[in-house]
Amino acid sequence: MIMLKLVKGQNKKRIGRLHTKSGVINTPFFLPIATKGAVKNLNPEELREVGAEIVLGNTYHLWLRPGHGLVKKAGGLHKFMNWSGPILTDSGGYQVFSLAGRRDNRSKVILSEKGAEFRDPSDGKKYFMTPEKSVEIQLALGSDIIMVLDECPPYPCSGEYAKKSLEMTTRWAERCFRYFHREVAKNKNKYKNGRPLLFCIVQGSIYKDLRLESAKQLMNLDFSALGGPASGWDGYAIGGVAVGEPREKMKKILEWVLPLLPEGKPRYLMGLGRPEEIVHAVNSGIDMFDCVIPTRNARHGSVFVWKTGKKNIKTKNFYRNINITNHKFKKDFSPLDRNCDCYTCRNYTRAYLRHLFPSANRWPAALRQFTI
RNA sequence: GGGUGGAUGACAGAGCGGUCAAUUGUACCAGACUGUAAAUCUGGCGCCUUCGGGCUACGGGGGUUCGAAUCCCUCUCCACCCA
Repeated sequence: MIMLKLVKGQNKKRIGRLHTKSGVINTPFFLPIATKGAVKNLNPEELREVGAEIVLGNTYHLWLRPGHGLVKKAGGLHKFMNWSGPILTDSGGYQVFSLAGRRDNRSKVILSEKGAEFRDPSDGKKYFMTPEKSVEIQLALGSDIIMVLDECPPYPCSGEYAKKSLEMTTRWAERCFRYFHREVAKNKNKYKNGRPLLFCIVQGSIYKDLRLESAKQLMNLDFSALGGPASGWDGYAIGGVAVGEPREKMKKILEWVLPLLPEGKPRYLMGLGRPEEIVHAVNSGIDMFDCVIPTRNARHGSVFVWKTGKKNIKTKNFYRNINITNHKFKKDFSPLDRNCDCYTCRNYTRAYLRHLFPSANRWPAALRQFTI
């Protein structure tokens, strides 16, 4: 079973094809985020037009609403959201981070070896997420790429805590692996035309020894004893790199971890990022990324435009950020970006796009396209 | 013609003797956003300022009071009711 076929490599940069049960994706690729089973503002046709080949759904959010049982009844997430391409589901590990440490008790997360106790922020109802539960939900959703449940420690984070955390993430990963392959084996018939892929997540905060330790632990599990193929994980993710740490640390982490990972398996940098971060990561040998920046920032009126007047990502500061809601664009009848040939830039002016904000509940096509 | 209730910052709308340059929402201005509790959040939003404060303001005018957006008189306009 070939998951990632490398087509071309230049320096550390990789170009390839990732095979999933719902189709092949060209790497490197970006995953637009569809947390609750929809990429905000875009329907599947528009998503494809924009070049998306895969989307990312979230286990935690879909568990709470509408529930994985309901999605399964609907025929799986693909059918439910009318997206036939591949779907990657995040495990809920990020929510361990993003919902933890909040002051209100209502949404507090309580962590233990067994799992994470969550509360639905909207009504306070308790939920207990475990590695097994996360995989169970992702399988029910019909995900193509399943992520292990991890703990994403915050930044700053002491070495002591990061070490304990990464060790638990390894044990959780082990449990995910065992549960996943048991379920896949139990349902051979269902997966005869291809099973979902299972990715582990390297943690270890900003510490070199811990990052290396995390990668080694995950790679050196006794996979056969855990009931899966000896080849182990279908892909490797690097997590905990977009939680407020200095930019340079992210580069270091890639430098440390990537050489350890097997060549023929996809590498996924979770939660990134800004344009220059993506460029750097691709050049370092990363195959996949996801981030809320394109969808969220655009929804908030923030746009990236080419800075130098040329599309040249090799220039140091190749883009700049503008806020389309700024008063200075009121009578600016030029396109959002002169050097862009996308639908929005071809057809609409800055003044017009500005005018459409913030009546967002009636956003017409011009804005919907622009906000990916 | 008679009666009643109103007029507050761009708009809506609180306040009903001092702690009011005036709650709040919207609009407006600026910023933030990295595996989405985010169509969210933060800050600003009368004028001037050496950032201590100063000035002008709650329909117009006049009064009462140490003190008025708040009480009284009057004018203007608006709404509703009766003829």
